[in-house]
Amino acid sequence: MQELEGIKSYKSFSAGDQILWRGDDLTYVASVVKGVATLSKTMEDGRIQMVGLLLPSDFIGRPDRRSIDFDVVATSDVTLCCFQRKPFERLLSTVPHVSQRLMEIALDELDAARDWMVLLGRKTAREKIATFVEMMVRRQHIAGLGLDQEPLILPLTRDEISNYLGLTLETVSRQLNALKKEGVLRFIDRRRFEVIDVEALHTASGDDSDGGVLS
Amino acid sequence: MQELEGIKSYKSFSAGDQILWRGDDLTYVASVVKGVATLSKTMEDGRIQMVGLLLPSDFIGRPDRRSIDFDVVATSDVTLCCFQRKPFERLLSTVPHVSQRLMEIALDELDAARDWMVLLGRKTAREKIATFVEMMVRRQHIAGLGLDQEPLILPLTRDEISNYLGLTLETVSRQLNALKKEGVLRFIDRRRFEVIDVEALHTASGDDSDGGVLS
DNA sequence: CGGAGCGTTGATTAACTTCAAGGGCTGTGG
DNA sequence: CCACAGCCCTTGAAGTTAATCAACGCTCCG
Repeated sequence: MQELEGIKSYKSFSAGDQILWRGDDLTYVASVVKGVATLSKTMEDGRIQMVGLLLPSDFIGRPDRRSIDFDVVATSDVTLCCFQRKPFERLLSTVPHVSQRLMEIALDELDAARDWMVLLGRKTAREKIATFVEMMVRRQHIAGLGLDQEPLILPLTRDEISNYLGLTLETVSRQLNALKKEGVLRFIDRRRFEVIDVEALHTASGDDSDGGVLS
Repeated sequence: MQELEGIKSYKSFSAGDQILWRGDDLTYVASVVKGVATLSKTMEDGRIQMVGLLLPSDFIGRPDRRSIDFDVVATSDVTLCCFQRKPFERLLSTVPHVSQRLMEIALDELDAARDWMVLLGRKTAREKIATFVEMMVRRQHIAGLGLDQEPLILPLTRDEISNYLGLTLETVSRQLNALKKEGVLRFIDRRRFEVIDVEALHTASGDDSDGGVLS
């Protein structure tokens, strides 16, 4: 692991910058240090579907793959910790533990993608929003954010959220406001919020039939 | 590779049999020899989303994972070529080439899952159906089927297709019949069909803005 | 003949999108 | 300091797509 130290460097991107274009050669692999980036696919007529969201600690890149088939865009100011591809692959072939870890990451992503398929294919707008908010809460708690009364963050605009959830931005806005009116969420401003009723949020996510109340 | 020969065995399942249950311990990894199996997730209230379709040559199982988070069901009579987990993992750690190949498989699945996310999140019912039919054509051509005037097969019922595409079975039926009425497809019976107008099918899939006519 | 399993078709409804207008920050320049 | 522009968000009304509800048809099989 310490060998990685020698070949790493940092790259920064401003909010809105495109980090990688679909089809780009992947000359480095990287991990997100700060900020939020999105993976998305655009259809020829302009319809967009986000296929991944990169928060700090997430990984970009794949061994033995020349290019990627989606765009990577910095949604906020982003700092990446980059490793040149060549030395990284050398490391990969000499230290078996690394390739095992990468396999785990790929399989985790696959599981996440399949859960998202259920959301996209079968959940209602309300369930999609609630699931998304729950995911934001979970990820930020893991990162040690939003603990005491500190507000949580929506790292995406309504428009970006709509592209993640397969909705329109108007529907996203309406559903977020519905959760607000019902007293499930409280908004400090457009991006910052708190969860008032954790259980109602979970029930709304559709991931549980009975609200999760077991004895 | 020849080492694998020593630890392999075959298992058969009848149409409708459940091959693996969500949460099952994975005591073996396997590859589909014959038949069709589905990977699917069921929500507590019964909504179903298929997250994968296994045709001959496809692989089940993942190294270093105890269990899976979806059901695997045989949709037709299925024969699997199975490898006991333990010896397989031993092989995996001694022959580096194998783990590399598994990584590739996982990354291919991830790419496929992301393409499916676009379909589920952004495509219309007509586009979903056309994309699905195109995929069936492609996969069967690769397998050497449906070449001269031999008909292609829909390996799933309308209901199963609807669960793959995030639609209802009625919508699947209507859209397939629409493509039939338009002269894009011809049906020999409920399962067997031919593509009359390949280009119209591709246009309907939404994967190309202008019908793919280049020069 | 009768039933089960699958598929089709029609009528109605519900959910979400689309279209349209306006509101509220935030930063900038007069 | 205020006016204004730009961006994002909200809200309402109308329009569409696909879901739902319901009935019926076909085919295989006992």
